[in-house]
Parts: sequence; C-alpha cells; structure tokens
Amino acid sequence: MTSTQTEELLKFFKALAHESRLRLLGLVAQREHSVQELAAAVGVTEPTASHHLAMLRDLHLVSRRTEGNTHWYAYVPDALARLAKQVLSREGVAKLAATPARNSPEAIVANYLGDDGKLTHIPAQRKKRYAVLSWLVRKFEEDRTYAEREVNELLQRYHWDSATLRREFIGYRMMERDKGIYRRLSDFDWRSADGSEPIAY
Amino acid sequence: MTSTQTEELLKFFKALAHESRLRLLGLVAQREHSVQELAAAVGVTEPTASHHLAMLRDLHLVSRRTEGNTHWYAYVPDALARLAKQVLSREGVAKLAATPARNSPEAIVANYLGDDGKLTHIPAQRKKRYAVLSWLVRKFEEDRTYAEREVNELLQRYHWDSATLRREFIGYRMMERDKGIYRRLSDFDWRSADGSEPIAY
DNA sequence: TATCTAATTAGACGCGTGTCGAATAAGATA
DNA sequence: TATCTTATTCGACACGCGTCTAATTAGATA
Repeated sequence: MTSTQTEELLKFFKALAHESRLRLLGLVAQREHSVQELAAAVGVTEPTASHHLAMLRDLHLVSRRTEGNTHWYAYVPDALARLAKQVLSREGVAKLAATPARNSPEAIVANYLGDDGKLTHIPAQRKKRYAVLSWLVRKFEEDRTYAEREVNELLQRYHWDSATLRREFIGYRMMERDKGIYRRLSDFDWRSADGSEPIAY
Repeated sequence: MTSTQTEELLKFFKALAHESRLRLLGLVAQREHSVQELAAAVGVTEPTASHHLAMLRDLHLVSRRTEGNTHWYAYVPDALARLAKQVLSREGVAKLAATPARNSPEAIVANYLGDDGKLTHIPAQRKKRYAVLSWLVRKFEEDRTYAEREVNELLQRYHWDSATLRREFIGYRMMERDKGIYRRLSDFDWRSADGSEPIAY
C-alpha cells in the first residue's frame, strides 16, 4: 500500500478546508443545484463557483449532469464515507505518518508533465506507462459514456496522440468500447492487472 | 443549532489540510513523540513543528504532557471520531449549507477583540459576557489544574483584569477553585446554564 | 444565421499562512 | 550560579490559492 493513500486523503481535506466549498457541498447534499443557484447561495461569482465545483468533481464528491445550457450538480456520498471510515480508526490515522512515497504513481506522472499541464511524451516503460494511463483515465467520469469525439477532445488536453491513448485504454482494460461508444471501467476491474502494485484510490 | 457547527468543522478540515500536520497526526497516532522527534520525522524545524502542534492541540486532536524539558504529544481520537460521524451521513453534510450565523458566539467575541488579539473590554450585557467568557475559558485545558498564578498569566494575554475574569469563571461554573487550585470544567457542566442557546462545541 | 443564456477557461491580483532564523522561556545539570 | 537542552514565541518573507473581470465555449431560440 503506497502512501498515495495519504496524498488522496490530503486532497480531500484540502478540498473541504474552505468555507465556500463546504457550503457548496452542503447545498448539493440537499438537492441538485445549478451553478447559478450555487453561486448566489454561497455569495460568489459564477466563475468562482464553477472553479470550486470542478475541484469537488475531480474528487468525485459531486457529480454533474447537463440539461441544455444548465449544469446540475449533485452530491456523491461515497468518497466522504470512505474518508470517514479511515479517519474513524486510530490505525487509519496512523497510516498518515507514511513518508511520501518515492515512486508513487503521482511522482511518475509528474515526470512526464510539462509546465502547461500536458504530457511531454507517453512513457515506453510498462510500469510508467501504466501509471500515466491510470492517472489519465481518471479524467473520465465513471457513470457515463463518451463518444469517440469526446474522448479525443479530453485526451488532447494532455497529449496530441489521442488515438494511441485510446487504444491503450482498451488494452489495459481501463475503458471499454462498444459501437464507437466508450465507457471508463471501474478501478477494480483493471488495477493490478499488470501485476504491479495496486494503486490506492 | 447555530452554524458554529459548520465553523468548527471547517477548522478541523483546515487543520488537516496540510501534509505536515497530517503526518504529525499520523505519528502521534502511533505513539507519543517529542517535538524534536516529530520535527525530524516530518522534515521541518522545531519552531514549525511546534506551531503545527499548537494548532492540533487547540482542536484537541492531540494532547501534551510535560516531562522535564521534553513535551510529549499524544493522539486524542475523540474529535476526529465526531467529525467522521457527521460527515458519514448526508444529513450531516447537508447542514454545512447553513449560512454563517450572525450572532454566533464567535461573531460576538470578534466585536471585543482588538488587532493585538486582546479584549478591548469585558462586555456588560449578560449574553455577550457569557459568549466571551466561554470562548476565553477554552484557552484552558480540561485535563489539568492551574495555579492562580498560571490562570492570571493566561488571562492577561487577553485582558489586564484577570481578577474579574477569574471570579466570573467561578460564577458561571466554567471553572472550579479548590484551595487556590483552579480547574476548567467541561462544557457540559455549564453550557446553557444561563438559559441562552447552547454553544456547539 | 444571429442573438441570448449558462457555464467554463484564462489571466491577474491580493491575502492568508507555512516556513524559517533569531530571540526568549523554562527546566536540568554541573 | 552558569551553562546546556528542549520548546515556544516573534517577526519577516515567500508562495499558494481564492477571488474577480474578461474572454471563450456551447447550447437554445428567434
């Protein structure tokens, strides 16, 4: 078990360590809200609300569904539940002492990221490629499907060669394709698939 | 139920939203540690470690016991357990949406605090005086006794008239005195004592 | 197609806070 | 008493991050 776990937990605490985001979370925990509603309720501008919501969504604390121009945000309880469980036991807390893992997937990925946030290149070495791909596939949501066009668009934010990346996703069983429609598979389906250490999520 | 609850929760998340503090907490969750040990393990200087530990101690996440020159810090699980419980239920999260309470004890206290962090004066109005006192008494630890000299020293960080404050603590049953030795009483002993709204802790 | 609405992205600015070195406090030891 | 050890407080600095306005994207409607 790498200390990726600790880093993940840290991300959650950082995400929750802000009044605006806490209140956003509280609001969506009551019912779905649009960005406008949320911005007004919290007392910030829409860009700011959008910014915070993106952060919460990255951590799968909230989900988003689109209806016309409007984006409806909803609460996703799972992530917080996992956090609470870990923090409930002393052993869980004690694990936080772990020194930041050298060779953690994050560290590997960082080596391939340029200043613009894009990948400089796709690693050839199996383990590193795996790390990068598993990081990348998490940019996709689990609960929806993507047209090939959408997959390409999202991938090209990180690297020009979306075709190769798409193919690799399928190969590693991180995504499945059916009649040109893509869906991200759950971590549990593919992690450890190459025999390397599982990546904590 | 005031939104003080939300503010408390926010404090916890802020405290935990930092790698150094998370690791400090992890270390003390394993066993008692001195400041030196902790600083070395986390890779910061002693002043920095001390600073973080003070923060964790304010929130009762860790406790401190003195042995000669050495301060031993230990883990206190209760606070995190409470946090976990609230965050585990959707209702608990939904409460976070509450708009920041005007008239919260914190807001009252803020009115009497100067830029130097000291009280400009002691409120005369009963409810406000109560709010300030209950805030002030929390500067004392629950699990130890204080000599009158120590009580005065601590109080004078906030106001010159420590004698009046001491007397009020006794009157409100926030402290008890026995043969010149003072001890902070638990919140549960005195909150709501004056019939005002309970102060969430 | 042109326009309007909702949301996100980009870029800039200011404040909070984590860090350090230096100074101070408090206890132990010679 | 003088010195050494451990920890805390003080003051200053730097950087991260939350916020805003402006610009852009994407969909709906006329």
